[in-house]
Amino acid sequence: MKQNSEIVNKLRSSGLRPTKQRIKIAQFLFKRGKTFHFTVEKLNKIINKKGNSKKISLATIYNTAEAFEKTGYLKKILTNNTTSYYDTNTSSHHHFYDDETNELTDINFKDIELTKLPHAPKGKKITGCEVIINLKSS
Amino acid sequence: MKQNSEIVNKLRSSGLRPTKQRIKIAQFLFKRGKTFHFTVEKLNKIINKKGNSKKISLATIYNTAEAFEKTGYLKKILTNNTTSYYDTNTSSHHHFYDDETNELTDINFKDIELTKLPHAPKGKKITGCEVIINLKSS
DNA sequence: TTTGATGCAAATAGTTTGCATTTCT
DNA sequence: AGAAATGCAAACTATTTGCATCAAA
Repeated sequence: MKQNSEIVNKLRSSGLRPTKQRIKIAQFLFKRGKTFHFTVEKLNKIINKKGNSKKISLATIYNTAEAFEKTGYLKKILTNNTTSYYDTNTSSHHHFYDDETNELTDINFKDIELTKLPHAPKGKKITGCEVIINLKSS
Repeated sequence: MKQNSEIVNKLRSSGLRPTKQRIKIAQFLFKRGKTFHFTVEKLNKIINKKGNSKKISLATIYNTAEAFEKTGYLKKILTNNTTSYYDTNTSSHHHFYDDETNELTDINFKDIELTKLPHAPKGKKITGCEVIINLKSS
């Protein structure tokens, strides 16, 4: 498990003040294996599950997720949904999205081959590329 | 320009009653070239722009977009955004999404090559595949 | 001590729903 | 007439914002 100081350094190194709330959320998100998909509501429920002494406000969880996204610690995942999904795995990989259950799962990067990409339109640059494969029960 | 009767038949053929509102919206969407990207709000503004005699309610525009999506006349496009985008081009093709302007543009299908796809997890089948390339100004 | 973050509540954006009314068949 | 669609407003969900308070530098 990640040391507190490791997290503090991580936050500091990207210009984020290591507040209690950010540390708690970062510990939860980044001390685990690389793949965790969540919505803010889901993260909120987990972080503030009963028994946890001090609650973190929903707005702070929104802010923190956004801050972590801006600094590259989280990635937003595309869906058809009106809810935002985040992924702790920020390396290039793609997803299955089950339209019936709204569940996201990773696609192993070697199972997909994108051999040709367009170049960006004039004056633009490419900041990301994502493949979503939609599923339903067969 | 498409004849009214053509639209009426199209609607009828997919079990949608050809109401005035659906005809008007369908005419607007399908009488044009294949590629039109829109949000419901945008479609609402266009359809109900001033000078248009009878307004169509926003709820009906939502319902109609959903109905057209269900019957396959429209496709929902994935974005980072919490707003739903539709595309009149329902054939398989991919998009650029400009995160700064929220504008979608088509990617020419020959500019992208997806040479390997994963197989669906057990009990699921693949219903779609979409590539989104994010842009920002360079 | 000042700059930035938090927490709460209110505001907003996008979408859905309930129900009376209207339109299609 | 009967079934389905519309329109409006209210409800709802996800998210953002304003501002007073609080914590980190």
